[in-house]
Amino acid sequence: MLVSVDCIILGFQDKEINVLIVKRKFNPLKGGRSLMGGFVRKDESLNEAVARVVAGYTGVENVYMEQVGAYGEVNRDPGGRVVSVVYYALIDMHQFDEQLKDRHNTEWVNVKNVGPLILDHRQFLDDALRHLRIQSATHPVGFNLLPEQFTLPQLQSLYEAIYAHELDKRNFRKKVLDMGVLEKLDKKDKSSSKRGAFYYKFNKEKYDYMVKNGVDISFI
Amino acid sequence: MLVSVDCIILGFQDKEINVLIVKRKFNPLKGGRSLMGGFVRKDESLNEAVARVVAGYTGVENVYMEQVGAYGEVNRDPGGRVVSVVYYALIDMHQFDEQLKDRHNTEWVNVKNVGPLILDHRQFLDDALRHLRIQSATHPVGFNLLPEQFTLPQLQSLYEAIYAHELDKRNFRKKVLDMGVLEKLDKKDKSSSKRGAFYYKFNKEKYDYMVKNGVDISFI
DNA sequence: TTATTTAAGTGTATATATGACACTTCTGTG
DNA sequence: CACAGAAGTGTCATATATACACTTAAATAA
Repeated sequence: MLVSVDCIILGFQDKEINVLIVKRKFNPLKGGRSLMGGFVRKDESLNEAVARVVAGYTGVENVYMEQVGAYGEVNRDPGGRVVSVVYYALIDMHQFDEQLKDRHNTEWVNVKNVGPLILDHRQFLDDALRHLRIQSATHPVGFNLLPEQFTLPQLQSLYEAIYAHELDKRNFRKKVLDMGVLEKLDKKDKSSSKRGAFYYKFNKEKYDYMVKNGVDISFI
Repeated sequence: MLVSVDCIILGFQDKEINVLIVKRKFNPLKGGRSLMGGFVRKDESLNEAVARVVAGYTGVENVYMEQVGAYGEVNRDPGGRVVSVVYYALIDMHQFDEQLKDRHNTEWVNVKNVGPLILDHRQFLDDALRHLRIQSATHPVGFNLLPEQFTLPQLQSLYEAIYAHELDKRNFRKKVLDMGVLEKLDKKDKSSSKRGAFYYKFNKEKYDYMVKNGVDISFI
């Protein structure tokens, strides 16, 4: 039996969550739109296979990934019996290697406007996004979609994109700042306003310390 | 590459969550304690493989199952390269076929006192229980561990077992009754008190209707 | 028949969390 | 120096969660 991994590579830009899609130039399923996948080699773990695939398509190493699940219907792939293990990977789109876009014929698509995908890839994407929503409500996974330094308006629009609904600015800021895991920097991002918004960064050590000591944290 | 399913079969009895364990009579790993597993056949889906394994060890068909995840470290099984997909199954222990216990050399063990298990099965169990806790907080999965008719004290002790901490009787009853998905029957269980406790049953139709209409329900 | 025992069943008050809501401040540009 | 536009800030009302102790039903024993 063949085992493959399929990767939902997600990035965040212009207040939208985007997914990297391949437009297939060759058979099988030439012309179809597909997620990135690959067969798992005998000498690599599932995680290693995902890291290999993601690095190959994006140039990003040490990517943050979460497993969505294994899909094993008998006829899910007409090409043969393949069990697919689906992961999503969250990358900072600034680290994406643009040159690989042409080489592999990929494009970033807003998750709100993804058209049809081959096989059961649409299902994979929907399940991954559901998983991401659940995960980001209780774990600090969203930061993997942002640069190390980000502003609160950016962070808010990220959560608004993940949950597909707007949040109240004051309540949002109160909540994330009260958690005590954001570090305010003495520097502003002036790209989106004259006044500028202060940069923050996520303090992972503090977060881990709080989790270890049973402080329960919920994001949004 | 081989694909196997491993099943964490859980049951509830005497206020405790129990897991079915095999004491292996034959090699490989003779004498070890193990979860129920089996290789996925070419003509069956993952779910079908789990259903086959669970029915074989318990006699219970149409079992409720949830996938925990796929485990694919290269050397997780010294016998060869095997990707294992882990599921947990929740059964009503009254439906368990006791005859199969001797046939397969299995036993029910309180999850609080499970000793060492072979390979990475301990990890599987821990991950499954974590999954169960998360799942039962927001979905009515616990009922699969109870007979169709159950009392509120039973239901409460089930949740206490799942979360491994005690709950306030009044708050618990208020919460589950206010949800409006339990149907009170005109019948009492007198096995654990002179007064007897009323039987209830879970109204799945009502629950599904509420979910469909966006009423958000949280169990505990 | 009455007293005793044991678990089932019930309500309120307080604390905490959530959600709604509008104005001021900063700073670059015209 | 006025204007524009996004960043930043606090309070009050409501909903939810939590803490807490007595009464009731019914079998059994006296």
